[in-house]
This record gives sequence, C-alpha cells and structure tokens, in this order.
Amino acid sequence: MKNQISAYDVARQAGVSQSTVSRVLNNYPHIKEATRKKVLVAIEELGFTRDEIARSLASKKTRTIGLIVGDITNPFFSESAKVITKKAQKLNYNVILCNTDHNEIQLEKDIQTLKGKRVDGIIIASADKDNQKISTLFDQGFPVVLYNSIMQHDKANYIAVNNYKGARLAVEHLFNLNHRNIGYIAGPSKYLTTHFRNLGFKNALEEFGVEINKQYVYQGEFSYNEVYQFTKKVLRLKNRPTCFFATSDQMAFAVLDAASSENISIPDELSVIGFDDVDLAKNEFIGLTTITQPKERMATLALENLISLIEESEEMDSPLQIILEPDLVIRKTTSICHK
Amino acid sequence: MKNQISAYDVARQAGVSQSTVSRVLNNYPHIKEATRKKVLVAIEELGFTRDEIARSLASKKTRTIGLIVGDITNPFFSESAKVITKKAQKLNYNVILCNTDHNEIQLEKDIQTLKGKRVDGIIIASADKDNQKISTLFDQGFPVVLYNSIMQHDKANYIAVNNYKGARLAVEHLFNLNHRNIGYIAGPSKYLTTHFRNLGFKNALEEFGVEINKQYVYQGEFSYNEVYQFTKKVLRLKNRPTCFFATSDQMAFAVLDAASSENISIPDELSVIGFDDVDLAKNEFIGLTTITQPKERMATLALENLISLIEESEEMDSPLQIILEPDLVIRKTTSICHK
DNA sequence: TTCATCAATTAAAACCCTTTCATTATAATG
DNA sequence: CATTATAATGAAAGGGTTTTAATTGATGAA
Repeated sequence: MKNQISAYDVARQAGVSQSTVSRVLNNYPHIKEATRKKVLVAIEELGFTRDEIARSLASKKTRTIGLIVGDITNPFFSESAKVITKKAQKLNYNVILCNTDHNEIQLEKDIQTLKGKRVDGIIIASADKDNQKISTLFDQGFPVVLYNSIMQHDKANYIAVNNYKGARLAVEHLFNLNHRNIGYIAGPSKYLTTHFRNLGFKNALEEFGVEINKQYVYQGEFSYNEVYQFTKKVLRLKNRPTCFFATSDQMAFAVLDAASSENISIPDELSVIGFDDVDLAKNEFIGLTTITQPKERMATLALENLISLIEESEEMDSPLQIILEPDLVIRKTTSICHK
Repeated sequence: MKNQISAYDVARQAGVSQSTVSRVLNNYPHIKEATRKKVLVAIEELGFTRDEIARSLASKKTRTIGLIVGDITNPFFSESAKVITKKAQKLNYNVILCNTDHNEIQLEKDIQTLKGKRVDGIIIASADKDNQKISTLFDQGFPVVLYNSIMQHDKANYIAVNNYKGARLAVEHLFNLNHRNIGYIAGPSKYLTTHFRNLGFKNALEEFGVEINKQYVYQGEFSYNEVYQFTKKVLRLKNRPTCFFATSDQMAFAVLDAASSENISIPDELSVIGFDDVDLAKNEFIGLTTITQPKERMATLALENLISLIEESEEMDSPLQIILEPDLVIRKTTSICHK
C-alpha cells in the first residue's frame, strides 16, 4: 500500500510550513488569504485528507462515541440508535455500536474496548443495577449517560421514563377492562427499569386487591424464544390468564406469537399490553396496546447531553437525571374481559 | 484530566525499556519469563491499558470497520447489523454504524468520514448502482464488501441474493393463487437489487400474460409513510388490486397497516407478500408470506470476507461475488383469489 | 581463549497530527 | 523615523504506540 499523503507533503507542495497547513485545516485566525488559497490548492491537487487517528492522538479527542445496547434487533433500540446516530452525525461524531446480548460480561468487555479506543463518551442502553465498571466510569467523571437505564449512583447521568408509573398504567388499564388473571412477562431484575416495572405491577395489583398467580409470571432473559415457550405453556393451563402485560413490545410480540400458535384470538380470548411503543405497535394490522416512551426525545436528550458532557470542560455540578412520563396508548390487543 | 498511564510508565515501574513492554503486550517471542512477569505486574499495578489510537497510528490498522445501512430501523438491517457486530466483536473488531436514510449524499459523506477515521474496511448495505465514490474505493483496492447490494464493477465484492428469482417466486406464488390484479411496491431503482426485482416482476407477469396496472405500482423512496399513503389510495380505487408484492417486509408491513386502516381483511380481501423474511414475519400473529434471504449466512459471509480482505495482504485475485438463492415462505398473508 | 550464534533487550525513528513558543513581516502610532 | 503592537508564519516538542536496527549477554564450538 502506497504511503499516505500527509500534511507535510501538502506543506511542501504549497511552499509553507506544516503548521500553517494545520492552521488552515483548523480554520485558525491570522492566515493571509493568499496562503490559505495556496494550501487549499495543494490539498486539492494531492487529494489530501487529514488523518483523524493522528489528529485524535494529538488532540486527545476522537469525536467517536460508543453506543451499547442489549439487542439492536429490538426495535426500541434500533429506533433509538437511529436517532442517536443521525444526531451524532450532525454534530460530527461517529458511533461505535456494541451489542451485549444483555450479558454483563460482554458489557464490561465493550466498555473496556471502547475506552481503549478512546471514545469521548458512551451511551449505555442496557445498564444493570450495580455494575462496578459503570460506577467506576461515573466516579472517574468519564462522560457516560444511561439511556432507558437507571443506576443508584450520585454521579450517574440517566434518562429514563417513570417505569413504576408505566407499569401501573398498564395494570390499571387491564384492571379496568375487568381482567383479574394477569400474566406478567419481564426481563431480568438486574435492570432497575425492570425492577421499577415489577414494583409498579405488584403495588397496583395489591391496591386493587388482586392476587398474583406465580405461574403466570415470567422473569428472565430477554429471549424471544424463552418468552414464547413460557407463554405457550401458560396458555395451555386449564386456568390460563386472560391477559398479559409484557414489559417490552418485543416480548409482547412473542406473547402474540405464542397465542396465535395456540389459536387463541386477540383480544377476544387474550388481551396483551406491551411497553415501549415501538413503531410497529402503531401498525394497525397489529395495533398493540402499550405504554409509550418518548423515545425520540429521550434519544435526542441522551445524545445532546452526552456531547455537552464531553465538550463542557467544567465538570457538571449536578448529574443529569431525567425521568420522563410514560403514557398509555390503547389500541387493538386489549379488550374487556367477559370471564 | 490527569495524564494517561503510558507504556513508558509501565516500563519504568518494571525496570525495563518501553519496547519490552510493547513486546510483552504483543506477545512477541524472545522474552524471558521473568521479564514478562515483571511487566505484567507493573501493568496490573498501574492499571495500564494501551492506547489503541496511538497503536493505530503506528500500526496503520484501527481494527474498526464501518457499516453503512440505509435504515437501521428496518429489521432486515438491524438483524444483519447484529450478526455483523457480534461476529466482528469476536474477531476483535469494532463497527462504526452509519445510517444514510438511503441518501446518496449522506452515503458519500459517511464513506468520507469513515476513511478519515481510517477504518480498515467497510460493509455497505445500501449501495446505489453507480456510485462514483464506491467505485473509487474498489478501484483503489480498499476493502469493501457490498451487502444485499450489487454493483457492476469488475472489482466489486458483493453478497446478495438472486433478486430476479426472488421476485419471480413471489409473482408465481400470487399467480398460482389466481391473482391477476397485482400491486407492486418497490424502493428506488437506483439500487440494483431493486432493479432486478423489478425485472423479475415484469418478466414473470409478461410470461404469464398478465398486464401490469401502472396505478398499482409504487416505485419510490423507502418511506413507510409514503408507502402507507400510496397503498391507502390504491385500495380506495373501485378496481383495486387483489394483492400486493412489496419488495421488503418493512414495506409489506406498511401495506398491511394501510389495508387494516381501510378495514380490508388479510388475506381474504387482500393478499400481501413481502421480501426479506424478517424475524417478525415468522411471528404467527402476523405470519407474513415472504421471500426469504439467508441473512444470517449473508451477514457472516460479508463480515468474514471483509476481514480476510483486510488481513490477507496479497490482493484478492478475483473479486468476491456471491449470489445466494432466495426461497418462498408461505404463511398467512396470502390466499387464493376468488374474484 | 576466541569467535560465531542466537536469545534478550534497548535505543531511536517513524506514524501524522496539534499546539506552544519563538520569530519575522506588516501596520499603526506618536 | 523609531517604536510598539499585531498579524502571519515557522520550528519543534509532544502524543503513545510499533518496529527496525543496534547492543548486550550467554552458550557452545573450534
């Protein structure tokens, strides 16, 4: 591979010093128009593009951020990732995507490599409760914002929705529709978001005086297949639930899938409510009743705040801890229970 | 921000030279076990991690690749991205994600920044027919593989499916179900994949002796909303089509959405067939009939081949041009036409 | 004992920028 | 015209690695 054209080559060609080339490239003041022209011409002639790696080494900024998600295949994440990537693009940042499969070991590895690659900051969309590595990041003042994740750490920056309330909204809706046998599908409780949804679910039911049937609750990995199998099993019970609250739309889809495969009609025989309000939930062919999160706004906030964390040199006095309000969106997968 | 711990610091701590530290880090031969230990201990004590940026500058390898997709929100892309990212992870590469919104200008900008960031290679999942910038990349022998995209260039590496055949399979299926009024939804023809699907569509219909009703065909942006609006409009026609072939599942979903909003029942009143076989298509609640692409395999091939392009120093003698076979998967959104 | 050989280690250049400090050219002021 | 301020440029020192060439040390053969 032939050697790269460097700023030094440009300098020679233009008959100036390398630092002048750098000056032009960085739009520094105090440059004679004629000189600038000469340099620009030389750049054009040689087809020079500056080496961002060398630039990063010298400037200690990479203009690259990390985005760690549990599963990019989950539309909630891909929709968020899109907003984040595009917004980053506009601000001249790039994003390195990491997919942890909701595995903490992988998460920590990813943080490690991202730090190795000297990213300027990281957005973590699947942060477990008491991850040491993440805590350390916050302790060190490294720019990190949690997205749709929460950590109990006095320096933690996060943007999430009021998950407790979201879960309550879901339960209230089902209760109002006369449902009393409620299935519950949730991810691992290592996530505080899940934890709060659990809490909202439990508390609401308690208040309403309805018992939770342990058989109806799945709390485990975010595995489509596991949720699918679990739901199928539960639906075969003599006394099966009349509805399911799944704490993510993705999992709600798995529930719908299982129900359909058992020839159970939605919503007549089974109501299903999700969480996230993924684009497809709005699709009228599906029409998933769900709890909406303002993901566009959340993603934008996450990115913008990360960037200011990066660019404001003065360390933030108070951490960024934003909790937005979720909302119930009633569509076609829930209906009154006649049982 | 306190200064980074460098290999030099480690060297001092261990009482060796910096190059020895580097040797240890890179597992070079000819190192006394005792020395290696000393260095490893020093590394541990100081919590040193090597600066990949500096490493990249010196070695001219970043162990980072670019992944350019039209829309990460399209499950076909996010599912592919996941495979690629995870596979890359395993091989110690990271991926920078770029979302072009199917915009060529953005695509070219992305290529530019990726090259600036000195990525070792690029996977392009939305390459338009005669993009000059991409051609140049191939001319230069820069490691690029097109994914689900094709270019007529004698050095182009690509992995795609036989799109012509895929489209034919779809049409044959509809024809066999007695459909004669076929709607067609396709992306912009600047994509060769689309072009071949167009061709397959046309040729098959010609052979079957059925006329294409221009009113029924949408060829334009991959915009959910535009497709939705178009479909709605067409479905309100007196003589509306009895089925739609959408050249991506994502667009098929838009068709289903529109149909449902018009209270047209699927598949009784309208058959819909997609293309891609996205995970959700398999969902029995949806059960989208579609043309399947072996995306897992394609994505793996794309990544693995990109990496060998990067790592084999000898330039590939012949370009990588793989065309896999698509398949028809019949599910629930298509049925016999009684009209 | 001496030279050759090879293992183990170091010194230093290279990678391509940014940035600080010093220097020279130019303009402004009295 | 001398003096001072300021604009314009350059030289050189990093930044943290890799890598090549050089050096030292040890071992064995002649």
